[in-house]
Amino acid sequence: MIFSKTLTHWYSINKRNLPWRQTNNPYYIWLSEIILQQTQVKQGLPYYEAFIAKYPTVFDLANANESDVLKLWQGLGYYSRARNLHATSKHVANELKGEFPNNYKNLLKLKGIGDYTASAIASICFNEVAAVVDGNVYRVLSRYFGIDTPINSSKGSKEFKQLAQELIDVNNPADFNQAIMEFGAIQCKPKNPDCNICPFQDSCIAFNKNTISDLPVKIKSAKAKKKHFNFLVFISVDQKTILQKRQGKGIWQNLYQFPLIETENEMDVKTLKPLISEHDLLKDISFELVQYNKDTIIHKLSHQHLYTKFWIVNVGILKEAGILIDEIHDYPVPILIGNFIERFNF
DNA sequence: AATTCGGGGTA
DNA sequence: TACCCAGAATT
Repeated sequence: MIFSKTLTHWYSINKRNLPWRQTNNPYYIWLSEIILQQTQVKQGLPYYEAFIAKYPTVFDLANANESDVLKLWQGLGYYSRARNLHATSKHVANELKGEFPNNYKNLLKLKGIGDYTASAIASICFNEVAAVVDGNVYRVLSRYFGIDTPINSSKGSKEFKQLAQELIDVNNPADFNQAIMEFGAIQCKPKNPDCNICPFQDSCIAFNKNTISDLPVKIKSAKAKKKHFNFLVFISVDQKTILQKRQGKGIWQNLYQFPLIETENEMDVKTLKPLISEHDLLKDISFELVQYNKDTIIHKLSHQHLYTKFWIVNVGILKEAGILIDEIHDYPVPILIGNFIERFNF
């Protein structure tokens, strides 16, 4: 097929020199693919370097504590990736003798590995003819073939997967997969793609119908909900504070935070003080309450906008054990908390 | 089939 | 602002 020939030729000339392209060791490829889910290369690169430096083998990762893995993941987001990464490393190390599955079907059974990642590892490490479909592939194929099926519909995901599987170079699935993603990432970009120097100009339907900016089609997601977060930053006379591990479902699972008071509306000292006076951590003791950030911090996530205030709570002795402020940097925290800790500098 | 998982970058 | 990113898991 001419498409794959043109594409892999473009790739041979234009590909970036990335560290995970120097190996086909499944551990490193797996690590890179998990890190790069919904994450741009530029953002994921330093995390990849940090992980292979600290955990050179799957056994090193399996022997780590989950909190240490989350700490290294801190700031990258989508923390279920880190939890699943750790769980899968234990499974591979302990049940599979350190050997990753060598095919799409069995890779797909591992936690945190879906259709895309199973295809990526199977093709790159084991030359299996399994086409990847990521955001880049949706964009390239929807434009080249002029397909307006919404990419985030079940019909769309099946349609594009089938198309990619028909196009893949059966003699070099690894390079084809990486080529189409690289092409989408650095040339067939979302905005202002480099159509003027594109080797597909003559045959690209969207270019010739002038519909590049309309493709791919995506169903819009719901708007983010507003939440009001009030973090209580305890400071005791013996230089302790309180961090709590987030349990259950929802964002930041298993990361740490200052005790959180979520409220319906924005709070000030007058409204918050009586409210928290009944809190388990403050009942029957005297405390001083000071608002740290004058302006509300608006932390924007995909589905939530967190209107956040940090409240300094000065007390004598904590009602529970707490942690030494000196050791606060050991705990994995959401970047919202991490930024506060840096700026506040205790 | 929809929603929920982060955080950083771009125009 | 709105949209995007080498998506997966849950509801």
